[in-house]
Amino acid sequence: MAKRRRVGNLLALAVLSTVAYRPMHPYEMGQALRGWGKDDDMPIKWGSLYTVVRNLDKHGLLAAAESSRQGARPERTVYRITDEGRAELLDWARELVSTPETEPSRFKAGLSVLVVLPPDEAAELLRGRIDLLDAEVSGRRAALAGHAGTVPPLFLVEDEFELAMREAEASWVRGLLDQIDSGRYPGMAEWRAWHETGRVSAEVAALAEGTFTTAEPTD
Amino acid sequence: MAKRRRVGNLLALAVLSTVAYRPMHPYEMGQALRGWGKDDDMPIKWGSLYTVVRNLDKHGLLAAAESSRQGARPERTVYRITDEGRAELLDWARELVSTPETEPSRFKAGLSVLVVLPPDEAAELLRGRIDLLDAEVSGRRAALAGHAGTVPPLFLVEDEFELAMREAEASWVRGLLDQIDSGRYPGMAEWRAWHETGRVSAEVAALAEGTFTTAEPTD
DNA sequence: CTCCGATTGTTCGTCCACGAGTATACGCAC
DNA sequence: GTGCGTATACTCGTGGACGAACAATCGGAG
Repeated sequence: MAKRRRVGNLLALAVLSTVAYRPMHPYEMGQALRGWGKDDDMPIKWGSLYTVVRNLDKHGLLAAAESSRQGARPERTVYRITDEGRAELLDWARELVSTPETEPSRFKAGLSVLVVLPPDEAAELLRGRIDLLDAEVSGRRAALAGHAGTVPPLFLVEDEFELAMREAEASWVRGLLDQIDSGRYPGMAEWRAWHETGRVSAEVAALAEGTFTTAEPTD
Repeated sequence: MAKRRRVGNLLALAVLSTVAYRPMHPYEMGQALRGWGKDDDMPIKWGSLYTVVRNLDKHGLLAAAESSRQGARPERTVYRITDEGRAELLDWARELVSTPETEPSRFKAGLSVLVVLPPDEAAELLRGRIDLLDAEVSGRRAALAGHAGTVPPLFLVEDEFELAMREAEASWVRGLLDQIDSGRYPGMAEWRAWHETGRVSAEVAALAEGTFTTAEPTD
């Protein structure tokens, strides 16, 4: 599944959705996205925007509608969405909504090397993360509250989601931190010992080497 | 913040962490990562691996330790981590653990164009997503349970996190779906009307156009 | 003993993302 | 009116990610 999109960059989805509303030239699309707030979490990469538009054009998902020139300004090409483009937008939306996919996460990567940090430092850093998360959460919550009433909630549904995920993350990190602080986290002793003596127990060493392939009952 | 890493690809972090354990040649690193299970969520891109290793070498974070050739096989270069590399690993781990950063999410992108789908179809797709999420969650839970006891939990902490996030997502989607199904979701009427008549209310149209800059009380 | 598929190990070429650069026009201060 | 900061609008070059190809060896099956 997850059919190869002719233009894969997610920015293309945003472009399609703005141009679906009415024809625009690329810079205008950027403005629209910005005016929308779509760029709050992900500033618009102008370089990519033009590449993406060109590719959408090449694949027939957009078409040049008009190409005007004002004075000595660079030429502006206005694009409209094609039927194919509209179909792609719908299909893509369906896929994204219906199909979860594991995506790389920086924090996950960090956790996967957490062991290289001594436990006390790790705890300290996690505390810092929680503070930042809390701040972000209340910031987002305030922003959402500010928009509520003004804007139909459907336009903010992604922000609700983001907020929920941040809250969940904060809560999970709190749990982890709690276990570390209280020393209840299983394997704490080994972790600490490794950082104090520089040596790991034989069984962990064995694990690190070779056959980590833990008994998957290969029927 | 988020200092520009000399080698930014997260695969480099994984590479550093394997080579920190003992010197290896690139293919071996890949094997190690795989044997670990780090590739479950993100299959190793061999093309990138060699690029990343070369770049780490170029920037002095790895160094060629030995370059043997067995028979007519292609030359194998064994790399060891340098002090600078070790420092980078630590520093990077610190950053990743301590600093949350909003990352692009496919689902979020999907939500941001949810409005292009008629509400009933959206609900159907969300139901599908929930099923897939539930399946994934129980799969992951089983895998974790299988490893528990065999492997120190610290080695699985990222998987715990992933699991928690998936559960949170499922739960949030359930909430959304509930509101849509019951018609309680605010703006439902407009949403449905738009798809049935093809017209939006004047105020939404006004929002879509221009000054969406919702009254941020500028200081 | 030889054929074939899997495993070991690496290189190469292409595509694409995006930062930085370019160039004009507008508006406001003095 | 003239200087300069800022908005408009686009182009281009570089570097990096990764798919796909390549090449040798190994381990059975017949």
